[in-house]
Amino acid sequence: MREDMDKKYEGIVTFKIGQVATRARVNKETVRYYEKRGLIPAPDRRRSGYRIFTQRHIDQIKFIKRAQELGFTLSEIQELLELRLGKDTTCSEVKSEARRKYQDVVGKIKDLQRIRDTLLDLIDSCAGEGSKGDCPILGALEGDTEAGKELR
Amino acid sequence: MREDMDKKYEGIVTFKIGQVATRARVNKETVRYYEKRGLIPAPDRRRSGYRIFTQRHIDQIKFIKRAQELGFTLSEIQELLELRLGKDTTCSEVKSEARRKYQDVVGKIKDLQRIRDTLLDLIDSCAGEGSKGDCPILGALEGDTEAGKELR
DNA sequence: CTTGACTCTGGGGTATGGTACAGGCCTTAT
DNA sequence: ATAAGGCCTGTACCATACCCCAGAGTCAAG
Repeated sequence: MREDMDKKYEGIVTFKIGQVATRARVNKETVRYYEKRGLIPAPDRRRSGYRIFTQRHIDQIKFIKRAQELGFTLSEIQELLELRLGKDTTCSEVKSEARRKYQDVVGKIKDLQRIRDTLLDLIDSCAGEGSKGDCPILGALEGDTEAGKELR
Repeated sequence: MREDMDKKYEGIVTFKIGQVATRARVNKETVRYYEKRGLIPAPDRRRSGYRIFTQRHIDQIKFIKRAQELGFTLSEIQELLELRLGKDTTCSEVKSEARRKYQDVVGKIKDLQRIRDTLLDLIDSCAGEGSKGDCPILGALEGDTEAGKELR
């Protein structure tokens, strides 16, 4: 029995929502939620109404999840994903938006580097032996050392 | 009229909740919320019930806000701040926890750098032709990234 | 051609991280 | 001494980002 989308998707690997959810390690509801929010392109449907997903959808969901871990909200991620030249967006609009995002990201990197360096100092200063009372990491977190300064 | 805490706090600068909120650029309710969550040490109280804060509290709230912007949840921040509170924690346990956080941060930096580089490419390439309707940012976390590691 | 696993929609609920009162007490400047 | 303004507790509400369920339809293996 032929479906409407047979021609369009012949020779292409497609997925149902459950497969997408498994592969992207999210809940099925999350996939529908992202579609409703416009975070992933609305998939085509079979006659039955079943959604037809491609690898592209899976990759995009994985990108979204990682970007979230990096401190972006779904709205910010949406803006990141929409950064491309469309029919009615001009080059300069995209460019200035991209520059704003760039500065944003540079700031995040700097803050993370400071935290990373602090953690490294703490790790290096600790032999990893003995009781908690002697642990220099704990001392630093309590605010007594140079290394701890950044964490406060 | 002398308060209970006069001796303990004589000669050191203390703050009331409104001053703390202003200095840390948060809402007063947020300060109380952090106290309830155990993210800041419960301040001493005057007889009247007024909380007595120190600079330490302000610095810790600022740290919390910054760490949040970098994608740490309050629970994760709590873990970082409370390494010292576990009675049965040994030094090496603390150290390995710090190492785990370090790896986490290093991974985040790498992924953010990829996003940054992609944005820079986008800005630079904007002088020429647009990007064929595809989303350019999507490739940012593909391949040998922290986000992709779980798959292999 | 059945049957069990899957999908659909719509509506409601949850967890996190706050924010906003209400009603009452405390402080401090005049 | 009094009034404005700050602080107290408790409760309720908010936005974001999901998560679950009911009831109905769909798919595919045997």
